[in-house]
Amino acid sequence: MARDKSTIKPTEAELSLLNILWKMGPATVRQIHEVVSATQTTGYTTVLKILQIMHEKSLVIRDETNRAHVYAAANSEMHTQSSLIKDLISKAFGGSTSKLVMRAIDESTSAEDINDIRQLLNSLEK
Amino acid sequence: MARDKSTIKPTEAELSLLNILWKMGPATVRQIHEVVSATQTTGYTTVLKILQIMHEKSLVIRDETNRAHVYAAANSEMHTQSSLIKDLISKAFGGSTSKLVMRAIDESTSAEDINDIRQLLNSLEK
DNA sequence: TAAACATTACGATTATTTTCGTAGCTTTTA
DNA sequence: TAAAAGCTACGAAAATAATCGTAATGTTTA
Repeated sequence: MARDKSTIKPTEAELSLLNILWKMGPATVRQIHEVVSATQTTGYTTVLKILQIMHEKSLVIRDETNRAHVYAAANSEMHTQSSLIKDLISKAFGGSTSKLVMRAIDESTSAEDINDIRQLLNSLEK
Repeated sequence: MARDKSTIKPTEAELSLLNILWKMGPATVRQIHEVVSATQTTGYTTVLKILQIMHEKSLVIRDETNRAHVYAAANSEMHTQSSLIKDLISKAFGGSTSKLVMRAIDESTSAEDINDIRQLLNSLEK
C-alpha cells in the first residue's frame, strides 16, 4: 500500500539522519557520515544507501549539480514531529491528544516546562 | 543486543494486540482474533504467532492451565505509553518533553483536550 | 598523465517483522 | 467411538529495514 508523501513515516535510521540534516542544513554524504561517526560505527556506504532510499521515498531532496550530491530534508522538523506525534496518538493513546500530553507531563517535567506549557495554553485561549 | 524487559518496544502489530488486551483483560487467542477480525483480515495463526513471540519477549504473560491459553499484557497501558513517549522524545524531540507537549498542543484543535490539559496543570501547581 | 583518492550505483547479505500453512494433539459431538 | 472441530507448535515465506563490499566513474595531485 503506497502512502501519501506527507505521511510517510521515517524508520529509525532515517530519522536519525533527518535530525542531522535539520541541524546542519543541506549536506553531503561525507559531512553527514562524519557526524554519524561521532556516535556510531556506521559505514559510509550505509549512510549513502539510506539517503538514496530516503530520496526514493521523498524524505529528502538532493542537488546533483556537483559530483558530491547535496542532501536536505524534504519536510520541516516541525512537520515531521507533528506526524510522528499523530501516529503515536492514534496507535497508543486511542486517538486522544490530551491523554498523550498528560502522560508526558506526569512523566517528567521541570517547573520551567510547566510554565512554558501554561503560557501556550493561555495564548490559545484568546 | 538484548534489551531490558521493561524497555522493550512493541512492534506495531504487537501494540495493536496489547491495545486489545488492555481493553478486554486476559483473553484467549480466539477472543483476540475475533476483535482483530472486526477491522482487519488477519489469520488466526498470525495472531497466535505474534502472541507467542510476545510471550518470548515477555510482553505478555500466559496462563497455560487450560488447553486454550489465556494471554494478558505483561505491563500496564500507562507503563507502555510512558516508554513509547520517552522513546519518541529522545528520537524526535532532542530529549525535550516540553517540546513534544507543545507540539502536541499545537496540533490539537479540540477545546475539550485543552481543558483537560489545563486542569492537569492546575492540579500540578499545588 | 598516471596514480591516488572520492563518490555514486548496485547488488547481496543479514536481521527483524508479519504472515500463514500444515502437522499433531485434545476435545466435542453425532 | 469415529469423525469433526479446536488448539498449539513449528517452520517457512514474504516484506521491510539496515548493513556493507565492490565496481564504475569522476577528480585531484604528484
